[in-house]
Amino acid sequence: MKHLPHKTIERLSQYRRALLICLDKGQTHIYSHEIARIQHITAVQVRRDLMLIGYTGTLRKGYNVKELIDLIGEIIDSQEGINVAIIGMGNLGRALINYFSGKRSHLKIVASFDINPDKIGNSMSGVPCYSSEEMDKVIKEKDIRIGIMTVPAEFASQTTDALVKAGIKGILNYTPKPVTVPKEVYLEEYDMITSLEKVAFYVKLNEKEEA
Amino acid sequence: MKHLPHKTIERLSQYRRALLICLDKGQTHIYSHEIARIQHITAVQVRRDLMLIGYTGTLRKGYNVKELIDLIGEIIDSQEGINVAIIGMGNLGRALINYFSGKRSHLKIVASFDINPDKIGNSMSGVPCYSSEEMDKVIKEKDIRIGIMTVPAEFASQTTDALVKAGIKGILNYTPKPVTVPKEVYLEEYDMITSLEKVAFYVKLNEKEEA
DNA sequence: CTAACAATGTTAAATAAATAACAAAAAACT
DNA sequence: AGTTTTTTGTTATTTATTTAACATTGTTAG
Repeated sequence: MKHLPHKTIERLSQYRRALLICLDKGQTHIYSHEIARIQHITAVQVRRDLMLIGYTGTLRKGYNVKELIDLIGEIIDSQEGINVAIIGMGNLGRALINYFSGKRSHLKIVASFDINPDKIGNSMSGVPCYSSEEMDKVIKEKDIRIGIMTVPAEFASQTTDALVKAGIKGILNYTPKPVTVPKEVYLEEYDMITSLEKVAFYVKLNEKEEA
Repeated sequence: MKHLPHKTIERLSQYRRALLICLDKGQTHIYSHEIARIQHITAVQVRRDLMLIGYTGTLRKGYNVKELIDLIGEIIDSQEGINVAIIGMGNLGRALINYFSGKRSHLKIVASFDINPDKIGNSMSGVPCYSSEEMDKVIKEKDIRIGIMTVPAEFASQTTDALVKAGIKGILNYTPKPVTVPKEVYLEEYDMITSLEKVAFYVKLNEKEEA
């Protein structure tokens, strides 16, 4: 397998989550068009994605749910699991910890960081909160590879620099401030305001078209 | 102007935010490559986006910051402003309200909803929290056009149906559960787990390539 | 037993987006 | 004045992604 499109990677993650729900319900097989309907995409796209990862279903029976979940895991997960830290225990940081708690996953949130003394030393859903000053030490000690930045925008740059210096391999930046990393660090940025403005734009467009 | 690419819409929103910061600093003009550097894209892409919206800069002086901000506003904002509601006042809902408070914007968060009686009746950053049962009424009364869903996954579908029934025009779904809306409603879905798994995948890929 | 059907898997075409190439013109320098 | 530089604006090309077309093959129904 050579290069999976970025979009395919995202969809595989989503397929898996949908499949896990099917598995819990006791469903053993699923058709491409069933997966497609859940994700609001076409069955062709599903089949194409699965072709790219080399999975073969059964004609007229569809795909084996369990097998497919495992294969997707082989593709997108790392064998050993990856430790993750959340930097900034504001509302967003706490939201993320809640999202993840309970979900068995190869991604483990093993630490959080903040500068607020009231938060440092506490735990949330089993995730201890450390002082930001200890970031370098804790990241190295716990072999944390991914950092999720949920700090206020004004701390985005310095936090990024500290993470990079500590040897982080990937950053998910939820601050509205774009940051810069060396090319060996994978960076994903997401900005909620942009998403909302985009929705507003298309809402406006729809209204204009109706008129 | 015919069809602006989706990606251009997103970038325009981001350009504007960067430009607002420049304006605050008193900067009157900006070059395409300066905008590009902030957003980690190429200057060509910036110029192309601006070409698409029909904005013309000044040779060797760059773009007029104020003018460009205003033009982007004309393109992506609606004249009257749009009212927004947040459904689900958990950590994520509160994070969004904080994000937006203070930001003068044509998008106004005018209501939030929850089922927790302790939250109903309170206000946060000036945003009152109503009972989810009042959703239909409040959305109509306040002319709310966009709903941001930050409810637990298991409530995603029913919340969506309620929003659609109340006449919402756009939904930003932050639950990990994909939902379905009629085609006249614009839907944007974002899933934090997918983003994190994507980062993990590329981190793994980088590590393999190094080896 | 054969025809119709319903599903997968793959190649081909179309669309969307990013990048490259380059023309034009104001400013700066000699 | 002429040349170089810098920056914009536009067209052309390339790359990425989605969609369409269609071949294939178990399965079911007559």
